[in-house]
Amino acid sequence: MSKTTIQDIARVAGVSKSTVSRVLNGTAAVNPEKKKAVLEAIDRLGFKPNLIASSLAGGRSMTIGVVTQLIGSPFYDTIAQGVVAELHETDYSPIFADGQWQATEELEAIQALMGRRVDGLVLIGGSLPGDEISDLCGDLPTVIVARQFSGRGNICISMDNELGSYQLTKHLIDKGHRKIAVVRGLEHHRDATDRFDGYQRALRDNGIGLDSRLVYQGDFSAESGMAAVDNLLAEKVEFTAVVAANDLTAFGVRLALHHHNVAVPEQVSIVGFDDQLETSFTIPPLTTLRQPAREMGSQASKALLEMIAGNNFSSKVFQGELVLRESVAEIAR
Amino acid sequence: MSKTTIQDIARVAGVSKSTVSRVLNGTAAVNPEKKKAVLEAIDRLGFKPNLIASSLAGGRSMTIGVVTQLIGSPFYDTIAQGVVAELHETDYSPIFADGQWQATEELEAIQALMGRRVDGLVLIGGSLPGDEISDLCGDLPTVIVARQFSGRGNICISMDNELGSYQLTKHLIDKGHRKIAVVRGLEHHRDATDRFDGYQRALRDNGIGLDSRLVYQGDFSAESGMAAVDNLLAEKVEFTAVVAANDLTAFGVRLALHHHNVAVPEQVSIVGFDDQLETSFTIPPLTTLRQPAREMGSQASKALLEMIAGNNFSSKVFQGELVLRESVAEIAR
DNA sequence: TTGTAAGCGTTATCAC
DNA sequence: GTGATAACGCTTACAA
Repeated sequence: MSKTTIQDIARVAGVSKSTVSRVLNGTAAVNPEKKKAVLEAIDRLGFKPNLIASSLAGGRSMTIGVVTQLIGSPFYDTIAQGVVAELHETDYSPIFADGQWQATEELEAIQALMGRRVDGLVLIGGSLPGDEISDLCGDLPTVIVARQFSGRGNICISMDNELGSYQLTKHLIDKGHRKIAVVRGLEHHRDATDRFDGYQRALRDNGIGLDSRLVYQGDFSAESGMAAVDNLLAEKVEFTAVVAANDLTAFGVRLALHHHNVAVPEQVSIVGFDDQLETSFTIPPLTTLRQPAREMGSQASKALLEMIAGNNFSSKVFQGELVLRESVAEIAR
Repeated sequence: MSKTTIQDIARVAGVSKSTVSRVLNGTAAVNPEKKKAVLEAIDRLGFKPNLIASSLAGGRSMTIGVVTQLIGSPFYDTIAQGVVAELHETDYSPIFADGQWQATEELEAIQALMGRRVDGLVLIGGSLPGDEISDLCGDLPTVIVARQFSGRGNICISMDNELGSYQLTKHLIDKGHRKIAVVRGLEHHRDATDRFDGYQRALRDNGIGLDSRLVYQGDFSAESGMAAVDNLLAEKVEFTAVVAANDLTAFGVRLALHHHNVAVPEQVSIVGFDDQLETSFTIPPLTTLRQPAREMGSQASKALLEMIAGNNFSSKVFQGELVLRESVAEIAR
């Protein structure tokens, strides 16, 4: 197996370890002939450099730590994919650790990664306070995706959730809706509260009062969407549209409506949030707000690479894109 | 920052490096007092062992290489999650590399991982021939998930796709269907051909001839499901049910049917394959075959850990579970 | 341009 | 039990 070392190559090629290292890394000019000899030896012995050893010696691990929150949400998964894909073209490899949406786990994850001497860190989502992250990571290049905070010196790649939700709600209002129910996302989750804020601002801007009977506290699940509808219907509160916390919740809303025999969008319109893959194939296809998840992920990697290279990089807030499909109908005012 | 080394701890605690290492790893008994001193020093200096260094010295990296095929398919993603989740409780960290469903990329991915001296390898999907994998990995513990082959000495954690598809098709037949269309998955993809085989066997076992007008070559996408329906309808071939290559394809089938105003399941029944999350919230909820993706992933990690520990482990073939929902109707024979 | 040698931060093998 | 000391495989001054 690859028990061959740089030393073996050196011997076979009749040069020193240093020279081998030089041709390996292009660190310095090497006599063409020796270079050829080295290359041949490498090829012949099937030598693969030991990255562990070179990390120790070089002080860089060529590894990027990625801390995820394994909830299996397509949105976060897609971000992770973007991160990985972007890294794929580079010499860096991503190493994962999971935070499970719990501060203590997240802290452990970060520490485990730092123990491996990663050259940079990408935090996808998470719940650890910004300042704590700064303290923990010190001057280790770090970028935070899908979160936004004002903490000192943290680079965030995030989405304007408030605006997205505003646009969605505004769209419904423009179509003549006034009685707009909302299914909120997970309590205390920043994305959820931002989206709710957007919903409220849209109402306010259009002179529509907030009716608390129209707001349901969900948790981003499809089940919570179903429960919201069941509840609304049971309480006999009138509504002509619902703003779901995300696409999955919208799916639940839509199914519950189906069970109760209310037509979408003829009787009730629905909007989601995310634009996950399946969303264009629901019945009817769902109007939603596209989050550029993959792009956010790759942007995070790019940002990190820049930081590692010593360049500056500032936070970036993406804006979603309203995707109009068939789940919203115009109604008479 | 964590520039403190084992040496610093040794000095502060008034012992030698070796002793520090001993308390760190519990490699040997240590005088309680010294142990206490060491622990205190570690705590006070905020020392975190350098895993890179210990890997080099110890010969084990405590790292598991995971090669994925970044297609963003929920099925494969879920497997990866299972792998990661299972590893989470251990001292091993997963490091990723992507194969992009291309043999050359996959080979590079494996080599990159081996260069990092991973202690084991999990291959999720992929297209590299089994023998090549064996050659490449030598005696490095390796397990292959979501693939099945007879190659020498490879451990595979897989699914019985043929059987799953057989069950699905049989279910339709039991419900009185005879004209059953099928949308095949990606050409040459083993899962796809296995599923098609299952479909054929079910027909054969029940004395139904294979009608080539009823089979459409798809590619696991929703679009191919739509195209299949458009085609079937355009050609005016009669059918009362369709077996989709996977859930996503089923979504496409269902949407196209909707566009053509054919009722599901009243006029046409549909079955999918995977049981991805969204599947229980489609309209109507989709009857499908549940693949224990997450379980397969965690099983893979467990198997690998066993192998690393020097224990034996043999391949495992999971069977899917038929999930009956509302997309299949009984029809008069 | 090339070789020598001193690390990098651990673990492991010895004697004591 | 404990402490020197030699690996581990590579990078990188520093000389030559």
